[in-house]
Amino acid sequence: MSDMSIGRLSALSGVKVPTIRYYESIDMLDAPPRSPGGQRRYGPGHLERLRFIRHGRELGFGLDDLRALQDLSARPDQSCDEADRIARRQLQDVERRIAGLEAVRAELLRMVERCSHGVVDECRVIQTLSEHALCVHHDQAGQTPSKAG
Amino acid sequence: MSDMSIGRLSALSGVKVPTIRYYESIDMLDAPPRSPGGQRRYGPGHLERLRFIRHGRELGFGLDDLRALQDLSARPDQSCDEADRIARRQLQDVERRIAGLEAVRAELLRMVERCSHGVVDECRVIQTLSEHALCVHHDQAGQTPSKAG
DNA sequence: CTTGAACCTCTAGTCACTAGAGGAATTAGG
DNA sequence: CCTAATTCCTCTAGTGACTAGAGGTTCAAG
Ligand SMILES: [Zn+2]
Ligand SMILES: [Zn+2]
Ligand SMILES: [Zn+2]
Ligand SMILES: [Zn+2]
Repeated sequence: MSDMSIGRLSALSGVKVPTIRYYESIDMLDAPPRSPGGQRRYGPGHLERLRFIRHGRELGFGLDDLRALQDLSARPDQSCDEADRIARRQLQDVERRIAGLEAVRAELLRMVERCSHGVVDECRVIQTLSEHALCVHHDQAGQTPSKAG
Repeated sequence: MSDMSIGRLSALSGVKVPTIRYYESIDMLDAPPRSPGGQRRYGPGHLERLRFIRHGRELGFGLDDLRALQDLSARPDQSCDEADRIARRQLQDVERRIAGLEAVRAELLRMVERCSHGVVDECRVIQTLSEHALCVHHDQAGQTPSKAG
């Protein structure tokens, strides 16, 4: 259980090796003891914390929020108001992003469906992009383009 | 119409001044002629192109995609297959992100609703983050945490 | 001609990583 | 005990799409 290498910790936590080192560098994760040769040796506490972080990241929390939540979870007797506030804010943010993406989805659907698959000049995709007047009002989307992961 | 300053172009296009300069620096927007004193002077073509870019960004297209779409729109006689392919890929990406965010939303809702608003030790928010076992399987979300200006 | 707003270039920072160079430590097998 | 393969180390730089700020110049109105 104890004395895990970084590779083993990575396998058990689902967090990539360079990401673990990155977390240490920004003080998201305690620096572990080292082997005589200087390699990191982790214990079960590190694994637990990494899983906490990973789960939080999957839910879209920023690292600052996760730091705050982690600090709170270390003080079990305190009120959880702050934790709930952070979670509600995150929920609202997610809902806002979903709403934006739904609007975007609707417009992309219209573009793709109405395309006659002919030449560019008659292409609804290009037309829609060129003429903002053709589109329903949509302002903020969820940001971040294509690649992720 | 012609000989717009960058500030006027910004106001008419809805794209911020530093962003316009950034677009020029990465060759998304043609460098305009300059005034005797060296300031940028834009014409209506620049405005049109900026609006195209802005609309595309609102729909979540990456700048590379928009460059490709812009190149296509300059050749009206070509087949629009490529444009349609790009748009369909973007649609799929948006739908994938919506699905991820819906899963995240469901879990955040459960967290927030089941919190008893007591102390941290009993807080469902913290518990859920700590115990991945408590959660329905959710893998990829839409990425990008909180802030999006 | 003076003022103040808008403009210029350049560098660096954001967020959460990811990739790669160049080398050292560990582990398994023989 | 020796070797080879794998894993580990640090460090720097790059990603996408901007944003912020310093320090200076030009423009437009009065
Ligand atoms: Zn088409
Ligand atoms: Zn639109
Ligand atoms: Zn709570
Ligand atoms: Zn979960």
